[in-house]
Amino acid sequence: MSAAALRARVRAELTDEIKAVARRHLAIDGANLSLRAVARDLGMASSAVYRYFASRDELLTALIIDAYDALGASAESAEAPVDRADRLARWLAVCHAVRDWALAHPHEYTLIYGSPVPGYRAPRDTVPPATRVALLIGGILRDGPVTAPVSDQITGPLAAELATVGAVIAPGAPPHLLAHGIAAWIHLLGAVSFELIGQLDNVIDERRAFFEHQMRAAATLAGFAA
Amino acid sequence: MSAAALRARVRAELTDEIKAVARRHLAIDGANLSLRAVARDLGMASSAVYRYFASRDELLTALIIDAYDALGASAESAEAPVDRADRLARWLAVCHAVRDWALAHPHEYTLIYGSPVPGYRAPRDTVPPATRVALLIGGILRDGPVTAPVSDQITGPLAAELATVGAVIAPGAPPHLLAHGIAAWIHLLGAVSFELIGQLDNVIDERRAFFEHQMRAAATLAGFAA
DNA sequence: TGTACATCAGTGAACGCGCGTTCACTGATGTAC
DNA sequence: TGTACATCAGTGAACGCGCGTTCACTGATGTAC
Repeated sequence: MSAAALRARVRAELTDEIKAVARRHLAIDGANLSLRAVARDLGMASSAVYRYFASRDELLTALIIDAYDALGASAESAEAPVDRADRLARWLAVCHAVRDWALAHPHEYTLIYGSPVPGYRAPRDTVPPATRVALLIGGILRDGPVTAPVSDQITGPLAAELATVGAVIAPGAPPHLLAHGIAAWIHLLGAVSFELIGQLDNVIDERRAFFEHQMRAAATLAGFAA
Repeated sequence: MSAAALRARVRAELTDEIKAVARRHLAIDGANLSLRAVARDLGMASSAVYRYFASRDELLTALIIDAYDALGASAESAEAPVDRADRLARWLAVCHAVRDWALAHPHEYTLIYGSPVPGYRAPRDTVPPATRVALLIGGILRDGPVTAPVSDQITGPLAAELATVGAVIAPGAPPHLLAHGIAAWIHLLGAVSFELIGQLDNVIDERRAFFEHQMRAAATLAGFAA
């Protein structure tokens, strides 16, 4: 290994270490992460961090991208081995992967799906990693029958809009199934956030079973069970 | 009016004014509200605020209770005039009231249903106001048929737990309907949070129609449409 | 192989800021006699 | 009606803290000749 490459690797390793410590600090400060506290934990001067991240916001952005990628990777590798034809199983694999990851990394989940950080504006780099899980669900939708029961027709401007969105995500899917697909996605994130925030405390203890029951119901509406 | 009563009224008015200014500041600082900034806006010394609230956390608690109460009152007065027999309409009235209030008071909504504030622990006083909307939904559930289609039976520990919860909220309701009722409540909050956080940006513009479609679907599962 | 120079990670002091909370105080108003 | 006292809202200075960011610097390491 050349000297330059070695230096680059050391640099990359310390960058990772800073992010790792910062991730731990999310648990304490939430999104108003303190650069100085991170530097202190690493035993280095606070100014040294600026060799690695141009500002606090840039560090925050790196954490956000990593979180989206970790969540996306986790969902992808849970969904990939499932029989392509079993769309319900694929959907449930995604659901549990998202929930498990969120429970294992609550503060990172909050960073990406919690309340917006006051004063922080996410740059465009965060968009592609943010769409990974949604794309998985789009795939499940797309692999279904093109024609589906029209139990609840959607008409008017919403139908037109869904057609436009659908052309990208799941071409051929009828609007009401697409709507239920997006609704399922929203319900999934809502259920995970609800549990994480603690709203289920003193109400439901059988959380995994209750979660799965909800997600099965959402799947029925979206036609994943067919 | 006696002098003492007058003094009490002036005190109550200034207390309200402090809360009003603090509410405006939620938009800037989120939950890490600055007491000093609030005092500055009121043109008073920061120490003077301590005549009204013992600490920053106590002010925050007051804001939280007010927010729960305002949301609850708004949902209640939207649901009350609806024909008792039309459970779907009652449910949709609650849904739109919650959404409308959240869109009108996004930062207060975030305060109560957003990510937990790091370092803040809600006292018990916040619990009763927090349950007002849930109780409305419980009422809708309770007013339904005791026997209902058993499309998806729930068994095991979750069923037992739902029976316990159901005894309080909606006695007689079968476990799977109760589960769908809670799921509907979760979907409602999830959908509102999702829209508020901005996840719908560049995806769905017809938000009210899309929201209502979701809530109708949730109602079907919970048996509100029957 | 040896020397002069460039690179660059990391230091430590400093700037200017804001924060929550406490404390001794002023001064107006209301109460008791 | 007039005076002495109590109440209490509000002041302003201070304590002790933490923050993000900048800047001139040291010192080790790698490169070019």
